[in-house]
Amino acid sequence: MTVPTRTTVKDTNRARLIRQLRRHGPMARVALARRTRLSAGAVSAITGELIDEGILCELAAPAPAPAEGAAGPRGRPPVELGLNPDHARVAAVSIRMNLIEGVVADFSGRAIARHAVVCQTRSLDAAGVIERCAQAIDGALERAPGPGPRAIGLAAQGMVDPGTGRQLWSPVLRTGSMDLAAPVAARFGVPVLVENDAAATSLAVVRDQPDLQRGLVAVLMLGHGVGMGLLRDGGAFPGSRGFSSEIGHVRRLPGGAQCRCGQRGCIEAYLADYALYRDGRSLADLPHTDSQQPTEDHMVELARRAEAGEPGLLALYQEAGVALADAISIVGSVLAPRRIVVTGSGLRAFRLMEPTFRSALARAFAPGLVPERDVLFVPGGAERITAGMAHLALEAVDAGLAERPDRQVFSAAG
Amino acid sequence: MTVPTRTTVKDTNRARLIRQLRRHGPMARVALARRTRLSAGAVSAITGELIDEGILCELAAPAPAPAEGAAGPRGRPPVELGLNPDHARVAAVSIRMNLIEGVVADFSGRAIARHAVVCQTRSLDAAGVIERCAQAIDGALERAPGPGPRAIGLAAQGMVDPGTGRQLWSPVLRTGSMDLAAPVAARFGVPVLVENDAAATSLAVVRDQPDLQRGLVAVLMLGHGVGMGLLRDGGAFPGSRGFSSEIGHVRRLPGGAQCRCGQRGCIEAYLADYALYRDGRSLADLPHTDSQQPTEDHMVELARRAEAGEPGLLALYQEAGVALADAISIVGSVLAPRRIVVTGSGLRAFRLMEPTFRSALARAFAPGLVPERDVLFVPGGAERITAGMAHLALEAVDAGLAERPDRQVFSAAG
DNA sequence: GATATTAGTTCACCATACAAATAAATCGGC
DNA sequence: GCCGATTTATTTGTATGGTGAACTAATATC
Repeated sequence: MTVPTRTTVKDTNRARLIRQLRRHGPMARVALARRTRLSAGAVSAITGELIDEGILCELAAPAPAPAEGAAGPRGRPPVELGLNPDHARVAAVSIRMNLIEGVVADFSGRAIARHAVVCQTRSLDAAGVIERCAQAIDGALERAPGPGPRAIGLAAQGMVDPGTGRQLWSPVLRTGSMDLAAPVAARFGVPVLVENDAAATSLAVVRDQPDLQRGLVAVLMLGHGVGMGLLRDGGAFPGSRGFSSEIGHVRRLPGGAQCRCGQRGCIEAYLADYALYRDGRSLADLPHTDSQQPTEDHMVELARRAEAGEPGLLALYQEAGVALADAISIVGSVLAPRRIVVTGSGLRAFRLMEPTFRSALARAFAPGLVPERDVLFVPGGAERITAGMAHLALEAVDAGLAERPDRQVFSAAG
Repeated sequence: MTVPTRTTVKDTNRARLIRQLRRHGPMARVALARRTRLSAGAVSAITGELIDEGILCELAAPAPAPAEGAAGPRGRPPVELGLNPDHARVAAVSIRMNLIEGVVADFSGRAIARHAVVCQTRSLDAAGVIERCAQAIDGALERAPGPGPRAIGLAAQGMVDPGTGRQLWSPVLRTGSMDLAAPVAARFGVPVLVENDAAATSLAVVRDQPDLQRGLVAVLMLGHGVGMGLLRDGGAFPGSRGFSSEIGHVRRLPGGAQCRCGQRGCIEAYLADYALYRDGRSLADLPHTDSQQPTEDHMVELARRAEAGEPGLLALYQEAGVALADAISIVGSVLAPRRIVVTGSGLRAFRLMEPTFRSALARAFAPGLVPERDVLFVPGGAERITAGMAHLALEAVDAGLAERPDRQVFSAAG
């Protein structure tokens, strides 16, 4: 009479186990049971299924830490379970100034191939952007023969709308608003996610840091611009605009420095690479940048000359330090995150900003500001963008896996 | 062999149904089934249990809207289910300048008794504050004979730490940091929750507005100070400091007006009642305020004279309008909520702020700012504080109810 | 080897969600 | 006033799937 009943209970528990492993890395069945509050029997049953389906796999026992002579753990040693790298792949793309980079990642999130497309991004029209993204993905796929991606994540600088998959504005493009997700999805036939690059980075930054996977965490990313990602319990914490925040365009000084967004006095206009270099060129004889953004070499040169005492340049970094303190103070006041992480290539010259940053942060100890010990600096490069975006794409794949294979047939029929 | 199995599944679904009714008000079983995605049978079974336990009750059929002659809905009419008002009670307290107000609310959230304790709050020591809170609760309980409260919510102005139940700083007290929750909990023998008054208010503001119960919503409360509550899907959206936000102490103008928090240039220092009145007295011959905060009468007089054209006073409101636009712009940039609601007694003179507010908001259309149509103005008084706090206390009671009565014995034994 | 300890599996039980059938309550039409 | 039609609610049969407990497995200590 009744067709196979479909309940949501097991799907939910499958999803919980997969997410646990996705966010916190490999762990043994006991650990899964403890952390998901499922019984050992249920974990055994579900993980057995997931292993049969090739979603999970047992990992070689971890090094039993024989360093200490005594005190080996007694009892049957646990066997770590991890996401099976071979189960599925995703692709991630980072759109940056004059560089569109594609990555293919395995199911565990490890990047297995990379392909960079160098091009004048500000000269491209919308079709050109899509074309270069596809090239970046195809190039990476060619270097990693095997199955195609099951989902694709696109990370773009500037404002994006993850809900519609559109780029609204980007400093590296001249297209204005354009659809990113739909054309790429049509081309590869898989779901496409679009996010801001700072948001994507934030996911990668907290990846292997358990302390940052609890509570509300804000990740401020300094680079060509100033972006921020908001995370809760290690996962995206979406507002209406994905989980990125335009903290860079909060005004810190009415009528202040010109920002490329059109306003004056934005935090970004004092703290971002483009602003530091622009102002530096007003003060010193620095190399011309043909795109509107300085390269890493330009920025290193600027910092070197500021450190060498070239007149006025140090003051730029000192002001940037205060702007960074302002940004942290605002985030602390508005949101009170458990931790505020600062990362990105903009930290390269942090030593020049640090004195003014520290004193401004101490002065700005307004009610609600998180104390200085809650501000962390995490170095790291642009590879975090694709790593985070791959993670996001993988979570989308996971969501589909929670529904068991036999179900998908039903849901397609019903 | 096996003792009665305990699963979490039904508890979860009980909690979902209760929360649905708590947040969205009475509805029929079909509506519950649709919105929780449970089957009609499951809803029937669970609601039956909950009715037997006295947690829910069937409500009289709603007015069948006979206004239109034709088009009565066909079919068996739905019977609305609601939270049984008699099931339990909670108390809520609002600590304001020179007024500590206690309310007793029934299980549906309706206030059934109120008692205000008038006192010089800034003259009280910690014990005195606790004593007055207890008086406020006892007074309300006396006027509503019946069972005692199952939980108590305390709403305080200024900074509170909901995690520890402490007041950290308040403009209406001189105690500095003090423990609010523990002494009150000890006195009444029930759990006590502490929150900021703006956060509490925000819960009440969105209560009967379905549009505000979806996605991320920020509720800005203008009054003696400037506070904000953050909600997601109609419920609290906690950061590290409850779900309140110290947006009032974000600096909008370096070296600007003195704020009572010790900094200069805070938004609050231009927009809060205390700031408007303080500055007004510098410009015009206004009545003295003996506590450091103006009363409603003082504020009405100030607005009246500004409107009458007394020199300089209108400019204060014009500046406040810009400060309000700044606050909204910052919240929009950092968080991009679906809606930003402005409420509180500070709206009494909004007509004086409106022109500058509108133009400043239009100018501040930075990337990521929510458009003007997403900003709503909701009038309403201080009774929202206790209403919201009662709601929060009731959600705490609900959490206990999700575990069925027979379970509690087990959990106590185990 | 005996014992202890921890990890993982198996299995009987039964709670519980689902689907479908049934009952209940109302309306519109004749 | 009775008959479908329509919508809401309850009942019932069934399969799912989690729990607890017993059992097996693998290692360390003595």
